[in-house]
This record gives sequence, structure tokens and C-alpha cells, in this order.
Amino acid sequence: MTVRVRIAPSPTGFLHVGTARAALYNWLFARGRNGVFILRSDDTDSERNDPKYQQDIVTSLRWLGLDWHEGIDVGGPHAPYQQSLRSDRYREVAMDLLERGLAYYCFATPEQLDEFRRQAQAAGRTPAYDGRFRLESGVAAARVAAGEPAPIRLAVPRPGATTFHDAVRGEVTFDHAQVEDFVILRSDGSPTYHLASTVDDVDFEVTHVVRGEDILSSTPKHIILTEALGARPPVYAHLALLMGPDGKKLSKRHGHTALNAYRADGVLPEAMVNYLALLGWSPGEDETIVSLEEMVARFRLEDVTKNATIFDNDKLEWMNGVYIRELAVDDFVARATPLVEEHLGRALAVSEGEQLAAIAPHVQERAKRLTEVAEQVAFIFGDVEYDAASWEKVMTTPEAPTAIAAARAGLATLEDWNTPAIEAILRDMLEELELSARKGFQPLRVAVTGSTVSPPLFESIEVLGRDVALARLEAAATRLGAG
RNA sequence: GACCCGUUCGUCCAACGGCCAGGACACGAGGCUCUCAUCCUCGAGAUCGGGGUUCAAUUCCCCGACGGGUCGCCA
Repeated sequence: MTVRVRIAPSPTGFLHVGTARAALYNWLFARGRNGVFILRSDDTDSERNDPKYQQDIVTSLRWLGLDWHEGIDVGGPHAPYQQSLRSDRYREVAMDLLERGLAYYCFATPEQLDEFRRQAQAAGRTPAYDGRFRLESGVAAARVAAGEPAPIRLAVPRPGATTFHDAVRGEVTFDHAQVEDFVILRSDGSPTYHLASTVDDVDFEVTHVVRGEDILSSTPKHIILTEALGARPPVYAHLALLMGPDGKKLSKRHGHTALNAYRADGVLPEAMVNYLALLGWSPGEDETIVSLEEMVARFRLEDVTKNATIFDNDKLEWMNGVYIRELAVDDFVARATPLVEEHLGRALAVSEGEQLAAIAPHVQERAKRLTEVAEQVAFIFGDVEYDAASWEKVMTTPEAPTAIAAARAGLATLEDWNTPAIEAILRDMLEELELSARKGFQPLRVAVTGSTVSPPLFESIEVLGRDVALARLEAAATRLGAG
């Protein structure tokens, strides 16, 4: 049987990294088994849905490099893949369940329900509504006929229990005393998540449901419903949730939760995928940098960790740096250019593009995020901005004025303006002045780049060009003289 | 409170009854070096507690503690 998996986010917010990870695991699982990956939109909450979120889900998933065989934007044999467009189907199922006596109109008042839950809680029981206020079907039918609105609840078999084998957790059992007679159709006729999601999984022939652990306790509901529909339940796999550094559920206060925020921060999709994959799963050996092909080949649900995992930004950054360094230089330039232009607030001229390409290899090995590139090369494309601390640290030394003056004089005589020549003449200068590289070069670095931290000095000087480089040395000399 | 899930270095993963419990990030020290990075070497750092089972438990079982999740006409 063909493996069919799905990811079914609700468009009520930007794609969460946890959802992205679940999507990745589903994708890897399908890929490795020649299966089908489906993107569905569980948009049954008309209050909170927003088209912009649905768009973000699609673009974020594609940015990660994931693709799907069937889904909201690509169609497929079971289209539409959007729950808001399938209301009739859910209503039909609800009515069928009603007719077969497996579900019922509920006329319990909110007060009754509250009171029941309060008492259950007080008595040390789980406050799961057990259907005790259910009306005799004739009575209920009459009230409905009279136009009284009421939700439909599923009649959970009592007593009873549901046991299933979770692919990551093993056998899990829930006594039905813990499972309420849940609402499947709201009194306004709209389906709840439980109904819509289960019906879709059945209709779309989903074989494996890989989702967050937050839905583990709802799984018996879905199994009972599935069986009521006369279908065989899929294999379930519940992924542990992502936590913040403090061990609490990952949320905004820990940093970013939206995948698009990482993208905006200059994180490479390759790095994000690698990091997310290893956050709760391991290919077996002590490998850290793993290719997509390798992941596909090795991924198994049984190897997914059962513990909640903490999202570690430091490790993500480190890994991102590794991937940045692995990029071919022209690819690196292509990816960094938009961010540089954004930082500058303007497009780069052709000659500037060449300058960027020339310095690129040197900033490539210094960047952990693509956004850092813009900061590191800014000195090339605008006026120098002296970093106050840097100036204070190296320009107030006695050797600063001499070094700058000597460098100016030396560089001015240079025939060939290239890194080896620049380095040679500056090192000669060092020898003549009897200065250490540190003492002699740091003032030049600040003069030329504005900071004590920069790409390599000689390359920076070359890329800047003779005129600009000399002008900057002169400007620094003037400023020193004035001070 | 009830139920469910979980518990190996600070963090993420290995070890799925048997070599000094391994790797990565972070951290510390050193080396390379024109700064910062990269890179290299070294170091510190963990099996939650208690009972069992076994010749042998990180690994299997039970109890406890702790952490997480769920208890809606949200998903």
C-alpha cells in the first residue's frame, strides 16, 4: 500500500518552526518510502483564519525545500484540500452518524456542563463529559425540528478503552472515562477540527499521521471516529514538542517561532532543514552535518526521540555558518546580494557587485548569518563610519600616526594595486618602523574600514581601490592631526 | 486535580543487557594568524532517586520525584 502522509496546519498564524519540523519529518518519511506527501489546510476556525497565513505556510515550506504531491496549491485527486470548502461532506458524515445512533444532538446547557466538570474535578476524576444529559432521540429530534440549534456530539462507547501503537511512543491506552463525548458539528452547522481532520484523513486515504504530541490525547477521539466511519485508523506518530531555553513551550518570548523570521535573519534553508531534522532525530552515527539524501535514506519514525527538545539557537547559528562556508562563492554572492542591498537601502551598481564578489570569499568564512554579510561589507559601499570604541582603542596609540603616514606614502607609490603587492609594501613598512603587525596594522584597519574587526586588511584595501583607500588614510591622518 | 507522555554532559543526539558512557553546540586553555572569524590540539562536563530482575544494567520491571502535554461548540 502506498504511504500517504499529510501536514495540516491551521492558517491562524505564520508557519511555526515546530510545524515546519513536523512537515519535514512527514516529507522525509514519504520520500524514503516512495510515498505521497499532502499539504492540507485545516481552516475550520473561520474566526481566526487569514489568507496571508495560508500563503506564508506555502512559501515557508517551499523555502525549506519541501514539495508535496497533493495539496491546497497544487490540487490532486481529492481536491479541494481546504476544509472550509468541504463543509457539505462533514455535515453529511455527521448526519449519517446521527442516523446510526453513533452521535446525538446535545442540549446540555453550558451551565450543566460547567457544573459537571466542576464536580468531576472535585471528585478527583477527569472532567470529560460522558453524555449523561443526552436526551431520548425522539425528544431531541422534536427540539431540532422546532428550530432549536444544538451541536452534535459523538457518543463515545462506555465503558471502553482505546489502545493504539504509536510509531514513536509504542503502545498507548486511554480509558474512555478520559474521553468526552466531543462535539463534531457545532450548532451553526460547521465541523470541529476532530470531525474535519478525521474525515479528511479517511477520505484522502492517509496511512500515517505524524503530528505534535499536543494532539496525543485527542487520538482516541480520532480512532473512535474513524472506526465509526467504517475505516481502519492510520498509524499514528506523535512528535515531542519544541521547547524554549527555559524548558517551556517554545514561544515568542524565546525569540522567533515563525520560520519566516529565521529566513529574514539570514538563515539558509539547508541549515534550517539539517538543524530541524536533528532536533529529535539522529541518523544513527555521530553525524551532525547530514545531506538531504542521507536523511531520506535513514529516516525512521522509530528513531525519533520521545523527549521534548529544546531549540538551541547557538547550534543553529553554528550550523548555518557551516553551510554558508560550504556554498560556492558565486552562490554565496547571489544569496547575500539582496540582503546587502536591503541593508544599504539601494541596489548595487555593477562595479559594486564586482567588489562584493571580490571580498566575498573572505566574509563567507566569517558569517554565521547572511545578514552579517551586509554589516561586514558596508564599509566598501559607503563612507567610513568610525566605530568609537575602535578609534579609541588603536588610534590614540603613539604609533598610529606614523603607521598611517607610512602606509599612505608607501601605497601611493604602488604600481600594481593587488593584494600581494599591498601586503608586501605594508610589511616592509612594518619592518622599517619596527612595529608588530598588530600595532602597525590595526590603525590602518580602522582608517580603512572604520573598525578593529573587519575582513582581511590587504584584501579590503585592494577591493576598496587605490583612490578610496588613500583617501581614507588621508582622512584618518587629518582627523588624528586635528585631535 | 485527573489522565497521557517523558527523564544520559548546560543543550541536541549515540550507546537498544556486556570495551575507561561516544559525538556535536556552547564553555575553558593553547596553537595558527594583520583584527575578527575559520581551522587544529587539549580540557572540564551526564546516566533523577529508591527498589527489584540478571553473572552483568544507561538499557528490562515497579515505586517516587521532577518536567511536558491534554482536559472548549480552538486547532
